[in-house]
Amino acid sequence: MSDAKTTREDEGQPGNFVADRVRADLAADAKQGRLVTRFPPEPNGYLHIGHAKSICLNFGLAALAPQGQCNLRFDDTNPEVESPEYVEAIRRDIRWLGFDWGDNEFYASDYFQQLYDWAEQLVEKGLAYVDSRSLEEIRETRGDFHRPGVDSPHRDRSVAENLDLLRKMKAGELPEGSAVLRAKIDMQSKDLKLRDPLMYRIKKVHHHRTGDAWNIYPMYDWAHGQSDAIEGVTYSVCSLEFVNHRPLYNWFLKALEIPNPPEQIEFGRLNLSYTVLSKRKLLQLVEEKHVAGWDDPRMPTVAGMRRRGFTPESIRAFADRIGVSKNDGVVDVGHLEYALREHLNETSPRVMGVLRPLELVITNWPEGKVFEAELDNLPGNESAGTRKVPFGGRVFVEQDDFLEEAPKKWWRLAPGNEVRLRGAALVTVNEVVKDDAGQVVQLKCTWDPASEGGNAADGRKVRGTIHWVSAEHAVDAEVRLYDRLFADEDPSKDFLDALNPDSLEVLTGCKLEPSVGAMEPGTRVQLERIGYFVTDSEDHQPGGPAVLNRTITLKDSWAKLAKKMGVGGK
RNA sequence: UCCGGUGUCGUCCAAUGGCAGGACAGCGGACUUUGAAUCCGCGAAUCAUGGUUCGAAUCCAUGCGCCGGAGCCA
Repeated sequence: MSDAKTTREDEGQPGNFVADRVRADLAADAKQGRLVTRFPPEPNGYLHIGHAKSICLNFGLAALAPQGQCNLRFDDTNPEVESPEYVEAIRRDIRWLGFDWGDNEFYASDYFQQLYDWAEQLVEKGLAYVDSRSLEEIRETRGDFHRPGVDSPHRDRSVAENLDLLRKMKAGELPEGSAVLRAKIDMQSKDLKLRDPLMYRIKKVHHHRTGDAWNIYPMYDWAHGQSDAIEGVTYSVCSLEFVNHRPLYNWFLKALEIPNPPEQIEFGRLNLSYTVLSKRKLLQLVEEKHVAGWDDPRMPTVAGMRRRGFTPESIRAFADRIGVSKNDGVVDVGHLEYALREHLNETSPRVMGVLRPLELVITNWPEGKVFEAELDNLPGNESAGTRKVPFGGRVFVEQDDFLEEAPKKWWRLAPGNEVRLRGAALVTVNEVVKDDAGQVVQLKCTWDPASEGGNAADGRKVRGTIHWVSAEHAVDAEVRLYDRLFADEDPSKDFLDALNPDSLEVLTGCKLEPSVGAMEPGTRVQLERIGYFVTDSEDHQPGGPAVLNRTITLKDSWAKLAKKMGVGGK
């Protein structure tokens, strides 16, 4: 809530080269007052953080003017790999991210007839022809980076013959693979995309929206720009790998004499360290069960991040902050984590929970006494109020918060070390109880009866403050500790080998503050001194089993210090 | 090797011929009933070479690096 942040958000207009261009066009009224963008997913996989960047960009651009509009268009031109399940998931994820496309939901398949009519037009103009050769022959005669292509023997078929053949393709009278429709451009072009690109291929495949109406389906290049044109899109924003397609994009629009054609603008798609963002790889992780599904909390999918406990705000802030450019860089995942912690810190109520319990008994605690500690729900934000947490003479503390031999600068539990149990009492360990194996199983302490609430009556300073949960009142929980899915900063090559073997640790018998047991699924909290958690959307039930997912740890400067000093402990 | 894109602190993004700036990360300190947050401070970059210019990250030339392109995928 600092002024600095407020200022940043007020300035919040996207400052990037695409927005600059849109603003310039707006100022010059270069687009007849129109401002239309679109987000065009293919429904063949779940949306991921890279898509989120694109969504933020496209909806953000549309928000640059009151008349701005961002369409959701499903690019469903390849029915073999697409399905309604993905359509649903995509809609859900965009909505969750906080964007609204209103009535502007479209499908490339809605335009199949228009596309086909246009194709016949191009044939009639002598700008397209049916090539009746095999895939192999077409590939071989396309040439390569060094050799020009060779004209197809069918390149100069008559308009009548082409039309007849195209209609036969459409009618399903020709077998798959026997013919394609090609744009007649230039087999000698240095730009391979312009060497008579394919417009239609025969696929006798059921489409999830058009059923069996079509035996031919348009290729991306033939469908995309024309779909943009039909929708009146002004800026067709796509990622860098499509730069090579722009001449073709423009060629089709020109050949069809589309007035005020859409304009393709490319930007660098997101790459994130310790993450893979390729649909193929994500699909493989799901299908081979390296993760539990598309919404596994370790996945960089929007669904996974949601289940992990991310907030839409943090994802949007991340997208704003990394900016948009034509550089093909790799954003350190630390940027994302920072945005996450930043928002969670402002919004997640604090509760206490002990992941690996160690019993602590206060030997001089009055028999039967229960003290109600009053703690801030959101320190620094009084409007969030306080809560009462019961404290008895027997509590659980974190095993990591006790060290029998305290290193330098260790302010937590150790024999003879006075420590504050947050909001409750000052205690000192007198006796360490071990089992036969030598494991510490209990700490016997005394407390300063004048320290109720956690402050010493004489004002002496106690540096260490630790969290606790009353044994008598604790709620048992399962806690899933998620970590990065990949151990390598760049997992792109052998990504399966790069999987982090410790990306999930499931803890049972964790002890939580009683209030957590009543929480609804999908509730975010901070477990003080540990990290941010969310009650699992599938497995947590209020009053039933408590299941928490760790969203992200708190920053841990002790761990850093300890590492530097070469000592153990948390 | 051909075509296209792109080179600015460790990372991401600005600077649109006029003081190279911000964020993240790092480091140091203050504060702290979360070793969190917050606050203060520090270090850190124009791919190279030549040219134009009073002045170049920016314009020109040459070279180099990285990314993409030869699917009936999107």
